[in-house]
Amino acid sequence: MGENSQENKVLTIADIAEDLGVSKTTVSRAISGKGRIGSGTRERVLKYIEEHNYTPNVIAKGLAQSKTYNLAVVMPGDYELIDLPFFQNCIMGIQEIASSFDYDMLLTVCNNADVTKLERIVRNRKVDGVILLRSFVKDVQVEYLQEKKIPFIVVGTSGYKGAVQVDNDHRAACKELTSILLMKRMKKIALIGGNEEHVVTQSRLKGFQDAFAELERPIDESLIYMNLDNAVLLEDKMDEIIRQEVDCIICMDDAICMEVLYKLRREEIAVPDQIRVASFYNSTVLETHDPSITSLDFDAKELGMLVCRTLLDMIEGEKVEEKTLLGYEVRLRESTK
Amino acid sequence: MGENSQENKVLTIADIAEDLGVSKTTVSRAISGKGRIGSGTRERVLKYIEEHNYTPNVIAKGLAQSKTYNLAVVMPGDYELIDLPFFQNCIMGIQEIASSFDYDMLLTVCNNADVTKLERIVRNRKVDGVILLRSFVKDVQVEYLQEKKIPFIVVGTSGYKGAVQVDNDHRAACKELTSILLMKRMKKIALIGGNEEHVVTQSRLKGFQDAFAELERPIDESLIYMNLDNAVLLEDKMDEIIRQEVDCIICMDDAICMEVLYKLRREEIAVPDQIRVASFYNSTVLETHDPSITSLDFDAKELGMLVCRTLLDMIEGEKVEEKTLLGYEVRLRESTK
DNA sequence: CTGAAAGCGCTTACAG
DNA sequence: CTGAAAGCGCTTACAG
Repeated sequence: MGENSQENKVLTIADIAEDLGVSKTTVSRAISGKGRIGSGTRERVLKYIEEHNYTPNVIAKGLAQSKTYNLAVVMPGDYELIDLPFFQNCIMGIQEIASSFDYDMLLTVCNNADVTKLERIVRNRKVDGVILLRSFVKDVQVEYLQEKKIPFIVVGTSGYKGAVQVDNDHRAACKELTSILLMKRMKKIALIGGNEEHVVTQSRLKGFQDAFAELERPIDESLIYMNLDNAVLLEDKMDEIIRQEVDCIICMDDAICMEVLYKLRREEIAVPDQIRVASFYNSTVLETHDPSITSLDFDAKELGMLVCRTLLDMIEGEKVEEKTLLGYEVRLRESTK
Repeated sequence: MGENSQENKVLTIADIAEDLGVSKTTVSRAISGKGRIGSGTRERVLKYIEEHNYTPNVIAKGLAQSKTYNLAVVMPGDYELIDLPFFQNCIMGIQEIASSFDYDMLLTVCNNADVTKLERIVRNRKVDGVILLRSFVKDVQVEYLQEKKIPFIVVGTSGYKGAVQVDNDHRAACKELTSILLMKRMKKIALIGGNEEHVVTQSRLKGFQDAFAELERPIDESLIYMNLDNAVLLEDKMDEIIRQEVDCIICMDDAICMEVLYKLRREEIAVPDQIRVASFYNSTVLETHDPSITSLDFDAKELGMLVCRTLLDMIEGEKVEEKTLLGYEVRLRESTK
């Protein structure tokens, strides 16, 4: 409370050095642990810091080291509502790892066509690396980052040579689920897919095809419907699918699956009695649905954690795997009984 | 391609000054527009910058100005899935304004009880201000930020003196919706509320009470149920509510509303024929539900934009309104026919 | 083991 | 109107 009290002044390394009668260099070394320093001196500095509640200015540190201790996370702007939990969980995973390494997460929402926001962040040197939450067949964000030589990582699978990727093993998962359904004696299986420009759509399709190939069953191409990520288009095609009297409908994602279920209810077609339904993705929505829906289960938070850890390794200049695949689980539920 | 080519070197203000034969001061002034400078000189500098694609290092600029050009957005960790779109839209609004002022958004997910993540960001001086996406009756985040004197703003209503708040006018909106239902001759209206610790829950309750008071109708306290943000508890109470043969159920948020609808369907109670249902919040889920559900509509993106603009004003040291309320719309749909 | 000094890339009084 | 110089708060060769 004294008039000359400096209790509100923010401590700097220089203040500490002065108070302790050592150089700033020494203080810096005590904190970072780098460089030789007497253990007695180190203790003294550390004790002082502890008592006075000093925390380094990360911005200044970053400037001196040409680092920012920030990561950019690019979230797609055109997500489906139902995909939000995936992104959210992934982000929670990223954040958990990032903050444990004293990194922060700068979030930006971008459409694939639009690199301007990403560009701003990169040009302003606000981040040390970038995480792309969605991958495109033609991906201008990847192209931009490769050109700028910024460390980055793609959540999902990317066709770009050299792009580091971490993904759930959609192909294997979709293959396994399809195989199970085939072995349950379903013969006419329709596949309803979303946006073909998303790499994940391609992977899921391949998994589906793999299952048929392995069991040496012919695929009826006329039962494969793509680009039905729009409710109106889907509605039309559903009439066609229903007319074909399929055993089972596999939906490539939960948004599509919800639409399909909605349509079937309106048409008073019973699941699973008249038709079976499964989804190549999983959200709690499907789990609590009545009947509960067979689907694939991926751990988005774990994915986020791995992604972040890998990116930090890259920033440190370590070599990392170009592609890592994570496991999955098949959840068989009432809809395919 | 020449061996001495510096095409990959990142330009600094010093390079420009040297090339142009002026001082760094002059270059800085040309860029910032601050301080007197000859218009000819300014033009030359600006032209050079344009041609050579120079962008300032925001980190260095920040260090010199003691600014970061970052905002922290604190998202609650215990959100309901159904609330995600609100947060997401709000974040989109924040981002849109922030980036137009060359600010970036640092996202962190925190529970109310846990200030450590927020603390890390503040101690590391990573941001110039903070946006809290949820408000609590007892709010340790607000307490921390007030103590540290960091500019911050609360999305929602806060009881803390001096905390700047931007909110939808939940109270007026809930009052209006309740009034409409009362005037539609509903007599026994049950109210099902969520977590009482959330300030928004209190506001909604007040709006409900306001409507009764204005029409001089007595409130039946036994029809007000709070803290039913848990599906199991809700299930129990729903049996009780159904037994009381109410006309109408108002749900305080969409998560609760979905559970209520689910329960009514299982019990084969028809909406709106046997019972009417309305929600004090709105998501697309309710809109596409069959029957469509009467609810309140708020514009989360607009809210985010206003919040961000206000925070930036505060950071600039401008005086701002302590509390701003945004409009709403009542969406009357089939469920209250 | 320790320190003086230069540097990271900007800004901003102060003096011409 | 313009510039030399100090400063923002750190780090890091280099020299003792």
